[in-house]
Amino acid sequence: MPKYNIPVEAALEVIGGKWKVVILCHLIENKRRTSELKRLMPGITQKMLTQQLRELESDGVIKRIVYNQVPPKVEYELTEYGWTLKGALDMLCAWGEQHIEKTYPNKEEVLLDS
Amino acid sequence: MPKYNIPVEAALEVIGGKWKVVILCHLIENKRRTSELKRLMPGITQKMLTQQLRELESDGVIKRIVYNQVPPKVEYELTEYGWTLKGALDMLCAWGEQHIEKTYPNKEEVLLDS
DNA sequence: TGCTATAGGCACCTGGAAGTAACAATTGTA
DNA sequence: TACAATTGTTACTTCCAGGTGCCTATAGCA
Repeated sequence: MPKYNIPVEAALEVIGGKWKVVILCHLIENKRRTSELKRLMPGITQKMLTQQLRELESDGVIKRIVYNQVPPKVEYELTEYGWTLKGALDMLCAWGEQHIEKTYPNKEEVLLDS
Repeated sequence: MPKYNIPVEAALEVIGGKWKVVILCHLIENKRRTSELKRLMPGITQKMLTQQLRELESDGVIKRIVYNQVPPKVEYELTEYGWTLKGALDMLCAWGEQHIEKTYPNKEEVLLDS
């Protein structure tokens, strides 16, 4: 049984860490295959991706869909509960965008894909 | 010069880590003295508190107000720029609250202060 | 026969985030 | 004289999130 001093800690327990917010932002745009996520997040390793996806799944915010075919195909998408995070995630993304613009006026220099 | 694959990473660079979101949530409610923050966050150490406050300050989201008196008095409050985070932080806090209610129906068991 | 693509498991290791503990500085006060 | 209160610094240490590398299974194809 966890103990929180302030409710927001419960949110951080679910979406905290280096990768989960990024994963969820990608899943807001679209459901994604494992290999897609890896491509979208060049810095993540297979192990971390799997691990973070497992944790998000066991927290009930994403769902894993396995297609029985070879080579394997697995898709991840937000659950209904996961969609309740959309508001917070969207605002975080928007803030990140304008923070880049404010901090680096020519943002091409810091945005890798785009 | 940092490199981001997705804009939200810029937000995580500012409010990521174990403590910053919690600190900011407390500063949304009120400006706070150092000792108040320590009391509100029983788990944090003096060193981590100072360190996180310094980083938030150099990112321009909080401001440090020193009163020339002994013993020292220092207050921290959000800057105008820091207030642009309010939307995202509020939604995160709200999500945390309802996540606790959903996960632990009698939330008294997991909420320490309140 | 060997290579590809896909998703993932597992053992081990490391870097840096976070924690610990001691110290400084100043003034009032018991 | 010694301690309290407040904020902060510094050196040292610990620990685990995250990284590395190697392994599995399966079917198709050159």
